[in-house]
Amino acid sequence: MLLLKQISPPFHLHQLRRRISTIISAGFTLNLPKLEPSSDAELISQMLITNHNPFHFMESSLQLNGISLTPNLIHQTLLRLRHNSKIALSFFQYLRSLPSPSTTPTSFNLIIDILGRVRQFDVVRQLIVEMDQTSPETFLILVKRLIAAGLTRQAVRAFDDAPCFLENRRFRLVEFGFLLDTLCKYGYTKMAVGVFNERKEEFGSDEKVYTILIAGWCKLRRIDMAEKFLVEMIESGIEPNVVTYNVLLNGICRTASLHPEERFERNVRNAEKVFDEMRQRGIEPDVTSFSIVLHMYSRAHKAELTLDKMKLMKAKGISPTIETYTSVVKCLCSCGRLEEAEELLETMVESGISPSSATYNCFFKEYKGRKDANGAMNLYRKMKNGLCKPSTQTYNVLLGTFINLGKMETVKEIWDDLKASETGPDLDSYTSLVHGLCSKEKWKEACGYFVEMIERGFLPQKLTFETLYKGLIQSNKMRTWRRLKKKLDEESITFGSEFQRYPFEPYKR
DNA sequence: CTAGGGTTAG
Repeated sequence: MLLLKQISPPFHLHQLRRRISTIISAGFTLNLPKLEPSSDAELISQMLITNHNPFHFMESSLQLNGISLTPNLIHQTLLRLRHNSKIALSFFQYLRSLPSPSTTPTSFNLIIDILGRVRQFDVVRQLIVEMDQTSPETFLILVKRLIAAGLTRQAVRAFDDAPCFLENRRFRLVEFGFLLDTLCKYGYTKMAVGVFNERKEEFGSDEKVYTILIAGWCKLRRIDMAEKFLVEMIESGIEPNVVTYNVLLNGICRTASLHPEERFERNVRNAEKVFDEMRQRGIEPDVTSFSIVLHMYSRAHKAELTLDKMKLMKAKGISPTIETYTSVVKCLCSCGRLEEAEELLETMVESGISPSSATYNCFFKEYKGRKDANGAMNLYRKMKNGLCKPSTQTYNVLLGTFINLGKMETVKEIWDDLKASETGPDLDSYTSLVHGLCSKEKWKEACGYFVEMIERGFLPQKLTFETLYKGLIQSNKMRTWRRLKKKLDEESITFGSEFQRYPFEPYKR
């Protein structure tokens, strides 16, 4: 892979062939294990990226390497190209052009998702019409990407039109629930309720659908509406279950303001009320219920209350999960009680739960607050040495830490690690980096990453754009600005008011 | 994609 990287764009087949045979012979002498499909995919996608789509070489180089394009390998390659929509599409078209086309429904759905992320809906529609590989999932993916792009009306229309493409396989309640859930997750709860009311006769309704809508109102901090829907649900004869109540509980606890002590106490009472109501209906609160409350105590930095509550739940015979422990660890870290947090890590391990990157991120967050570069680097090294795989969020906190400290060399080092990691940079990574570079007045570099993030399908925040724009104009970098402007026109991106509405993707687990 | 909890954020 490294050897392939070194071949720069005007390259020749014999060059590529020589490199590949070097790799193969190196493999023999070093006795490397046989390539797995995933590392083959790594090789292919790397080849595609660094050599700017050498499709005319692909077949011969694949043959040389003894690789055959299995459906799984195609899928893996597309996965690795998911942030490079243009190359991914070229690869996909290449697959279609082969004598025996090797696209599968799975790879088809993946390319639809990749294109949807960069809002290439015209291409998506064209592919759906041209190819006969459309499954119900294809439409659900399209629906999700349309909603993510703020095109909710089109999303509902795509949902309605789907049966025409699916030999009249009708969507049922599950798919309807997905539509509503996606609308809610991206903040379009009102629209979801509208759609629900229009079609509840057709699709029916169950506790899941109501839970989705209640969660939607909670997301908008409309607890009053959430409670109204709970009442409506019970009135229409649908029994809420533990998930429904947990959603409501989370709505109350998550966004609850904790500042003046009275408000915090009022929220605690509200949460207790939900617990009481649950028990009245014969539903026992579960680990999730307790974790939600623990999280609220943790946000309020109530270390003692958090620890007591955890004891209480253990006494009730409910075993904490990794989420529960992480909440408590977060609380201890944010109270500066790092030693106790470390002790809790040991307790976790003893009870058979190994900390995740999310757990360790609490420590990184505290190091960031303390501007403790050594603490952060030590833990980071331990993680790299096999303690636990850092997540994108881990990298993001680290980036923030060293940007704040002005240590741009370390930032570069972490960025390279992040680039090489499995998941790669996300919207937040790019945002931090671009803002960091802007604060150092490295406008051209910032601009480069800004363009890169767009190419990878991340929609920058309006603030990021404005910061960069002001910097470029003030420092008279008109040529860079014009290049950027051209890019934005090409991708038809404008930073109007509508862009403030969906700066983030909903969190996925 | 498949109703819910932990990490992140100028």
